[in-house]
Amino acid sequence: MADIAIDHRDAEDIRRRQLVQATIESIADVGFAACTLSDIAKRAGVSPGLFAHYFGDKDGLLEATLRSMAARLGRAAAARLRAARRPRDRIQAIIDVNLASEEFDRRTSSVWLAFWGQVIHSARFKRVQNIYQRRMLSNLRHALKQIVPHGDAEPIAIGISAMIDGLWLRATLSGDFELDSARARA
Amino acid sequence: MADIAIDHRDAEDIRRRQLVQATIESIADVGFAACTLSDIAKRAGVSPGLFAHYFGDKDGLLEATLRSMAARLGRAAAARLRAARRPRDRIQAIIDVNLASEEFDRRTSSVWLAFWGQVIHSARFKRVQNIYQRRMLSNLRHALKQIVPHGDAEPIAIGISAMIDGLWLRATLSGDFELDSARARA
DNA sequence: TTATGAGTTGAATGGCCGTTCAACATCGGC
DNA sequence: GCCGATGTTGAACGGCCATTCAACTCATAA
Repeated sequence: MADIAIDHRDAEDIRRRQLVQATIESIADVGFAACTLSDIAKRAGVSPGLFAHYFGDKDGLLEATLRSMAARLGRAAAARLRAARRPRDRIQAIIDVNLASEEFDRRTSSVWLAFWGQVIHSARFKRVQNIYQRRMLSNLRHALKQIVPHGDAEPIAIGISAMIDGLWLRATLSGDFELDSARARA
Repeated sequence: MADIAIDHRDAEDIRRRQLVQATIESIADVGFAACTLSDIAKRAGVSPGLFAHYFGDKDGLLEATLRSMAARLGRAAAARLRAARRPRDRIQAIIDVNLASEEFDRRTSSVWLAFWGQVIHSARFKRVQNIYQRRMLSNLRHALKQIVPHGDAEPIAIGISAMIDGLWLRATLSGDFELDSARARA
């Protein structure tokens, strides 16, 4: 009985992931405006009606998608931070994970950008984005406090994260993937 | 006769500007997804049918809106650059104009962000964005070549513009307007 | 074999979108 | 005072959207 319950959980989770993945692909391909449930359903090979069962409504699906992307980035960051001991390495780890080609590819980037355009107008999205943002800033600040005077940590942390976002945004908008990340280390 | 023709031009222009302004306000208020012609029409105090007359279709209106915002920023930059003689001042002028509170307010920022989410999926938007982007980079590069070794100008220009975008993006997303622009000068 | 129920379907529904267009207002030239 | 052009209206239209739900599938339990 317990096994069955766990199996159901697993099956549900797999399905959810599949639907979220199809959503990411849809947004990446056609953009936020043209992303419809029918389109996502076609990509996932399911019926449009299924989304109601797993996510309630479209907004729920989108929130789950944003959460999934934030969680993925969070896991990647945690893994890299675990391997970095010195404060300097931890800062570098945060920079690297945000500009890693894996999180940085055209598809993923365009989806982040699409969500950001909506973040201001959706309390649900804003909440998710704030959580991720705060954690990154906090990680940076903590590492910085060990190698610079305390008063300097905050503004430098803001500067670094701004640099990350800027390079990332620039690369996404202009469409060419340079290795500017190396330059961010100056 | 010539006078009448000019009057018509002026009247058309005023109307166009009014409609574009209403579009900006609508996107700023409700976001790209919820921005409809009916909503814009209500804000402008006109009938929804009027947009067809002035812009053909909704896409034409949106392109005109993006063009208008880019032109506004371009004019502001040109004005500041005209007043700056030394290369150092010209670089500062470019930074300042992009982070000026006037272009930087919540409304305008959110509209830029909304458009950027769509830029990847619209050739029309991409064209407008590229023009503005190239000009800013070119201005930076030109000024930089006069105060740093030639080979360094390009990467530094990219770094500065990334920093501008990043600070701007960060402020827009987090909703508080700090004077980090001062820090960008480090 | 049959009954059960979770998982899934896809056609139907109602609503709102962008677009169209015949009709209407406004007004300077005759 | 009439006319034609210019500018504008707003109801009508077709289409596509998210959402709903009765019906279906198919393992598994009895």
